[in-house]
Order: sequence, then structure tokens, then C-alpha cells
Amino acid sequence: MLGNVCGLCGRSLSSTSSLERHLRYHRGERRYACAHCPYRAVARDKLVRHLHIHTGHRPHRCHLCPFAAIQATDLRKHIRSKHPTETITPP
DNA sequence: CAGCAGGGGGCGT
DNA sequence: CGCCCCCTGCTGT
Ligand SMILES: [Zn+2]
Ligand SMILES: [Zn+2]
Ligand SMILES: [Zn+2]
Repeated sequence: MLGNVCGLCGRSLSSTSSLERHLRYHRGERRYACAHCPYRAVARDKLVRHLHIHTGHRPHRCHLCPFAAIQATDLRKHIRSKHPTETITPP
């Protein structure tokens, strides 16, 4: 029905699962704690990403320059601004 | 411009 | 329900 609206903040979520997860965020279910800093992640995936920062893992490497990003999105952003894609050729 | 954290969509188990 | 991928916003250098 696409009517998954949060009664706490009024956000609309696409699926019931997403809404339930959203409610968990409101509840502050940060059960994933980092072993190197007082950071506590809301989701396991976020903790893994955070751990990459400590471990120095940089799986996303730019093939146009010696830049390495921890988060995949960061690499994309880097390419978008630094190497403004020859495919769309900017002015 | 680069880095980090929050939050959402979608698919598989 | 759990896991993975993607986009967005804020802050610091
Ligand atoms: Zn809400
Ligand atoms: Zn940490
Ligand atoms: Zn690059």
C-alpha cells in the first residue's frame, strides 16, 4: 500500500520491513560495538564499514589516480568531482 | 575535496 | 529478518 508511515517522525518507508527497521533506529538499537573506539553502530553493516577505517582496508581504489576510498560511495563521489566522467563530458 | 556516520531500497534465506 | 548496496548530509583539512 506504500502507506508505511512512521508514527513518530512521519517518514514514509516503502516496505513494512523498512518501517520496522526504521522503528529500531528510533529505539536506538545500537548493539554493534566497536572494539577500538566507543562507537556503537545501529547496524552490523555499519560496524563492518567502521571497522574498515581502523583496519585500513580500502577495497575501493580509483584506477585513474592513487586514491583509495573505504566506502564505495566515496569512490563514486571522488570520480564524479575529481574525474568528471568523460562519458558525460562536462563544459 | 576527502572522510565518516545516518538512513533507505531491494533481494535472499 | 538479515545482509548487501546505494545515496545524502555534515565536518575537517
Ligand atoms: Zn520515524
Ligand atoms: Zn571504532
Ligand atoms: Zn581518482
